[in-house]
Amino acid sequence: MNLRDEIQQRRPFQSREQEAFLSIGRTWALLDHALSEMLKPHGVTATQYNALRILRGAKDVGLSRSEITERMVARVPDATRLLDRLERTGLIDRQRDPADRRFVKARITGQGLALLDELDDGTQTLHREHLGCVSQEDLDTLIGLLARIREAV
Amino acid sequence: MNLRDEIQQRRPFQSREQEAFLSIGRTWALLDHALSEMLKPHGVTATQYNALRILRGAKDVGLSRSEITERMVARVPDATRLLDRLERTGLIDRQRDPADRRFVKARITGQGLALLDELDDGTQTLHREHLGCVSQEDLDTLIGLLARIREAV
DNA sequence: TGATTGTGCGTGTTATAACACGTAATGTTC
DNA sequence: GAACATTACGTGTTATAACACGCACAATCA
Repeated sequence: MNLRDEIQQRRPFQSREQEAFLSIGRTWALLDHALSEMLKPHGVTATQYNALRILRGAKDVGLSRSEITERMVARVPDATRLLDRLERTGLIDRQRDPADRRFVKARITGQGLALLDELDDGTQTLHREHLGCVSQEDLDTLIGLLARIREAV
Repeated sequence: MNLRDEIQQRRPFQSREQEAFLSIGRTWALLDHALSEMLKPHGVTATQYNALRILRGAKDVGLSRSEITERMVARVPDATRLLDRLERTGLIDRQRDPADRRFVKARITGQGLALLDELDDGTQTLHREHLGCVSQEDLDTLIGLLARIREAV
């Protein structure tokens, strides 16, 4: 089933570029939705999950608000309140950096780490479910092509 | 620059599947943001633009709310109010289907068509800017791989 | 050291997303 | 043909996204 049939569009795409553009969007919408559904019973959104994983990578050192936003998959213009929510649910804690009081360092809590551990299986299963049909070589090809697109700008 | 460096993650990805998953998300975030920025001066969002293009494809016949949602790139749980906004700005009009009064047929207006005409150049330029670095063969490969992923579920 | 610029974060506000529920029209079954 | 189910849309509400603005702290320079 190609994308044209899938979205029931009568006229063919204007170009392969356009078809690729929409293909990426539609594919991500599917994957993102599947991830959100998997996370929902655990009470976190895909954005929150992304931030938590970033903070797990930073260990005890913690990261500032701006460092986190730079590493997020999608642009987050309101990271302050995203971190507010994570702090309110006890998954992270925050503390002014004594060395430079402009920064607020966020660190993942034990509870946050426990949640991520609990979710790691589900995530891996999700990745396999959706991407398992693509060989490792093809995955490399896909990853490479997408990287080239991101560089293009 | 690979994705690992880009999001400054210390530890390598757990799997190629994970890297591909995140690559798709990050690439779409970039493309979607570029599209939104292009559209902003014209007063429409990417979602609204998507709906307008679907309605242009349907010509004078029009489409019902549910038919539109089925064809959207991303899932839209609140199409009623999306169409409200398009109607309020005069880009579409709506009318109860006399044959089956449960349906409300939306049709693109002359003003809506004019806006799309105005935007077609910008869209094409955008596609070329971001995807022009990829050969037609590679675009086919990319399109095919993404289609396989969408079928997988 | 006082003024100026830059950096990082928080807040106020509006618009949209997401979900649950309600209502109207049509189909179906006995 | 009356009750029930189904389909399609609308509405109420909460949460989040997006943007603009402002404040606190730090660095720089006169």
